[in-house]
Amino acid sequence: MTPIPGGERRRGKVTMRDVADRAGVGLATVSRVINGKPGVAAHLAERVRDAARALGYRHDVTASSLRRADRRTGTIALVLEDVANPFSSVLHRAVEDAARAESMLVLTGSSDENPERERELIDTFTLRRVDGLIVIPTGRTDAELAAVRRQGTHVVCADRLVELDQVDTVTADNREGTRAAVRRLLDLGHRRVAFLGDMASIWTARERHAGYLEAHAGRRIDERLVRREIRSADAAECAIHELLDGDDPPTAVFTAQNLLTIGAVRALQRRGLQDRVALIGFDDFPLADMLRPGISVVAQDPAEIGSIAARLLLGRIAGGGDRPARHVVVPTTYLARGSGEIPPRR
Amino acid sequence: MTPIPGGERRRGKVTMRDVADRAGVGLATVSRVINGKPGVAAHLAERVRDAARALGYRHDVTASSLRRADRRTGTIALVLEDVANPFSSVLHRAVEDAARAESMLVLTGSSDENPERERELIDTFTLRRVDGLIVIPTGRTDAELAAVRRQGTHVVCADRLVELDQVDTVTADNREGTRAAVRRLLDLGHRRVAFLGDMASIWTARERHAGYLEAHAGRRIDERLVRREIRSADAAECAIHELLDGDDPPTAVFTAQNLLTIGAVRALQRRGLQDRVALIGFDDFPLADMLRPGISVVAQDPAEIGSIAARLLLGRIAGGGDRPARHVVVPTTYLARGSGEIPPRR
DNA sequence: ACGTTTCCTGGAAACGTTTCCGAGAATGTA
DNA sequence: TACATTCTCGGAAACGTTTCCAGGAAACGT
Repeated sequence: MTPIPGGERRRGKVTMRDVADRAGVGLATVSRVINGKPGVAAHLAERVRDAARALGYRHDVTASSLRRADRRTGTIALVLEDVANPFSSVLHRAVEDAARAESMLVLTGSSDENPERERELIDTFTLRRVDGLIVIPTGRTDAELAAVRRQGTHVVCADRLVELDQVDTVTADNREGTRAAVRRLLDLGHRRVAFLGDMASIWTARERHAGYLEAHAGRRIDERLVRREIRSADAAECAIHELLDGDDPPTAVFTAQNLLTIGAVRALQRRGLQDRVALIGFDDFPLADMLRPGISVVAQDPAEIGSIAARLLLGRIAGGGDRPARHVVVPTTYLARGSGEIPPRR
Repeated sequence: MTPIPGGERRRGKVTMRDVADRAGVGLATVSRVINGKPGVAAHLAERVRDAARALGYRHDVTASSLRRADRRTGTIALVLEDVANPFSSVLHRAVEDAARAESMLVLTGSSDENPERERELIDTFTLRRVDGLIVIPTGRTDAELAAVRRQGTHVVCADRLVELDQVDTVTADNREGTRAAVRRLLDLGHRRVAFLGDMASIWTARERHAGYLEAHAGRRIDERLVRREIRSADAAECAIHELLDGDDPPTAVFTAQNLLTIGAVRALQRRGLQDRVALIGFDDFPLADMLRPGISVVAQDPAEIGSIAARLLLGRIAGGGDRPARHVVVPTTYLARGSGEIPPRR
């Protein structure tokens, strides 16, 4: 129950008016000094700064953005799938760095791949009058995104393609990355390459599947080897067991997502087949190089994606918001670690 | 004078005044309806809601918090070490969930373990008038945190102990978790247990080291086995090599942090000693169970830490901000996976 | 019937800034 | 010296809300 010592007198209540009075100048002058605007005599500026320091003045960014002509709040928002998942959080970090460089702050939220939740987040963020929005869209919110754009807030989509006016998109080269990797397996002599994929509602999942098909150009694909709509490591593990238990099992597996790769590794290890069945995963994950064998992956560059998305957004905020939409594709890299180099068993 | 409000489609410019005019009521009434305050006739409320919908009115939270009596912005800030590291991002997610439950938003920033950067973030956040602050403190910012508290913003520290008036802290049980784990190694018969630790400026690093010492109660410790101030996986890898190259090398290793554990695993694997030298790490990491042998760890619960920190903060924001500081300790769990169960070589 | 209380309502005054504008002072030009 | 121009500065009007307050209508008690 002890009162806070010192400064309690007027808790964080010292305003520009107070500074002006103490410095013996007008309110407008204080504003100019604080904002570093030119056209105020050096000795006055000094007096103002002294007064501000003496009083412990703290500029109120909230109030300031209210009146400010451009209404900018110096905040951008980031709608991720889940701030805790590695892809999202690395992207987040890249965005933070780019934003900091222009002294902008970042608000974040996790949509959990749920369109309803994504809508809710977008709504909350725009109510706060953020200057811009970077979204990993669930894919069912095009209308909302268009509305946001129309309302004046800048939007950039990351990781997944969206085709909207004045909405930039930056994605990885999902299709080509997958095509090249599956092609490698075929070139190695594999004839039965299984595919494990995520929900087809997700753009990246569809692209990767398309890459798988393209790699087979001409050849027949046994549909029983293609498993989509798999949502977890456990489900992937089951799927692998089923595939291997079937007759004419695959000699190689392509897993189109992080967690699915891990499920596949687990299944193969359990059966002691990790050195017999080839495996390539999409998206790198920590420690992939330390498993036996090392897991070969098609690595994307989430930091690069985030960084480009941020730059596009900040560009729009700073300057032309009405430039046409741009679509940037970030290449993927194949990392050969062993599991993808296993030849077909003969 | 004013043009008819129906025709103008000004971009995001429709204000409460417009709604009031269209509904034919006063400004105050609109405010009451929007904020769901009681004491407005049902038919008027309906008219207001209709008008708002027709005009596409969007409530301006920024302006609203300016005048609002409690000056609350509905935002809390989170200063992490790095939003991209797993510990931070899992904690972040827990905070987000707790915040969302009270419809609060979360601003985040990464300090990179740099006090200057932490100060900068704290400063920026308080300028935005956030309602509260959760910080993983670098350990050199007590003065700033106290100042923030004095200025009226609520503060909770996570992961690392801080002793300040009215600042709650929630940490893992670093010392006891480490003590018990090292004790296990000793009980297994190990007599030379090495310790790899992070920068001693970090509270958790000091605590874990203290736990290591406590476990040895009575026994002599060979100081050459204790390596502190190690900051990266690479450095840890080097340290392990040096230890093993020395005469009288350790038969077991305790790594007091995530990255150091990974470095140690790498070093042991490279020498083919992963089944001869015991290893226990502090803090779990993904895939630890899939390595050969599985890596035993002292697991902390970052989600629980974040969740408790958020609840403490939200509690202070909602109610008594002047309750005395509370210090919550979250227990750790030992996960036996093999590497910690290797007996000393005889 | 009359005074009191209670309820609704809308005008106006904040909130802490930025920006507009006009008044002097200072400088430049003829 | 006179006049136009530029430069500084402060008062006052926004910004979009919430809250205070006072007035009128309706409900109540006697």
